[in-house]
Amino acid sequence: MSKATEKAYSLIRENILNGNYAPGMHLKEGELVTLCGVSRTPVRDALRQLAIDRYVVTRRNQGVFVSKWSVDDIKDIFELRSILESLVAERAATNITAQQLETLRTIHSTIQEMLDDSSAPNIELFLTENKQFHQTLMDAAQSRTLAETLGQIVQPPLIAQTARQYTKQELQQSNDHHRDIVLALESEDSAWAGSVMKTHIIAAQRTFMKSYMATRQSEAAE
Amino acid sequence: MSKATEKAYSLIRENILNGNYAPGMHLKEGELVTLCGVSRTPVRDALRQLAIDRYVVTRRNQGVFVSKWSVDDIKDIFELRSILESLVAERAATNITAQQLETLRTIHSTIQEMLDDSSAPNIELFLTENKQFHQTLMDAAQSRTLAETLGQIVQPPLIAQTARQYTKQELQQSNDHHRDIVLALESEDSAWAGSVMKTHIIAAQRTFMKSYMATRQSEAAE
DNA sequence: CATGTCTTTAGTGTATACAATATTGCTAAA
DNA sequence: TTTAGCAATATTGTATACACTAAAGACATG
Repeated sequence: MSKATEKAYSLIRENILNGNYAPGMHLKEGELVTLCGVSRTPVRDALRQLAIDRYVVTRRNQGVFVSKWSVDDIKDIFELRSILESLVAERAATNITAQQLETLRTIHSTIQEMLDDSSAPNIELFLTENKQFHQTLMDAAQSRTLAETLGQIVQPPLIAQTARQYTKQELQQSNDHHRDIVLALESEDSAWAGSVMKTHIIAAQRTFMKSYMATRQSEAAE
Repeated sequence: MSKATEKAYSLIRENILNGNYAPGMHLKEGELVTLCGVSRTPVRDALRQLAIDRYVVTRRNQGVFVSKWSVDDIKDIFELRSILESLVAERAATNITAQQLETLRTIHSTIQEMLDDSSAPNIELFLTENKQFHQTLMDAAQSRTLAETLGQIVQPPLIAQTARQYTKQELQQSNDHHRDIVLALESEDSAWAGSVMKTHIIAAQRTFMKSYMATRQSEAAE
């Protein structure tokens, strides 16, 4: 993406993520132009990219609208994610390098120290390191198709805006899974790695659903 | 997509599929404008869409290039496809309607009659009906995410430009799998349906690879 | 002759004017 | 009062001119 397009993309994305642009809302190109300070062309390019990344949907001659996600959609996404991330773990088990394994161990330690040290967990640190953990596995899996496919499933707003309500216990559970995954990879045991990863994603789903339903509940009560 | 964009999209896509635009080739917007008879804006929109559908890749400030596919890429695609299409079949087994089942039976019969009647099989008919078969299963599976994900994996040029070299025997084998899938769905047996589908896709992969490697061989010899 | 820099130029990135289309609100008739 | 049709307006779709970037070639210098 070029400069102006990138600027528009991140600004619009930001507004969707922080709830400023609610699901279903009609995003008009003219307004986005004044918001972003660029012309319609890069705004339109940005909207196309946001459509690819599932932040918005496009309707011909009507413009773009912020995506809505049903509970069924979310279940589907997590089901697919569990399958594909397991596949990633399985492939990583046979391909991973010593250096990549070391990276994973470091990430695990970093998160663990954060959990041990502070009473109030550092969620931002967790999100960054967690992302890096899964990215390293993706690299080890050596599949462009798998990477692109997973990228389009995981990226959407759903995941990004969440996880900020994790309890310390849930973060600890997540990091325990990471440790198990490292053990499985060290043993070059595909089945083990895949299985742990499946558990990992299903646990993430339960945590997500809990806070997500609570959020929807409180929104409905307003 | 709007009219002009659609026109540009299909024209460019056509040229990629029939080999007129070779893998790696630089597609210049100016040339495409004269080819399609529309302005740069819809041409650019079409190129974005072609990038989404994996026909081309975009490099910043350099333009778009026709996608290249390595043998490893193709293997990955088929592996993912086998997993996802199996999932589709499993879900269809629990959700499919009587009407959708009837549609599948009709498609199977149509292909079977074609195979029995003619000595030279009608590949175009097969492609159309086969696509409809998988689409009906997708509908029955009732998962938007799964549909979109599979759509982006299956659609690319690879599949489209192939299958035209299938032997009659291979077409018969494919249709036999369709019959088995219908039986599994009638029994509402998810595991069976998923398993047959996996077999079906793996068989398709072997057929594809055979003709694909032969094509590459003859190209290299030129 | 090789190499590094400058100039040229082809091509993408951006802005904006114009055209087509869809929505909205008003008016008139049943 | 309701509804059908029409007009006005807002918004997206398309074309094109201009700006910026990067690749290609000429030239000078080592």
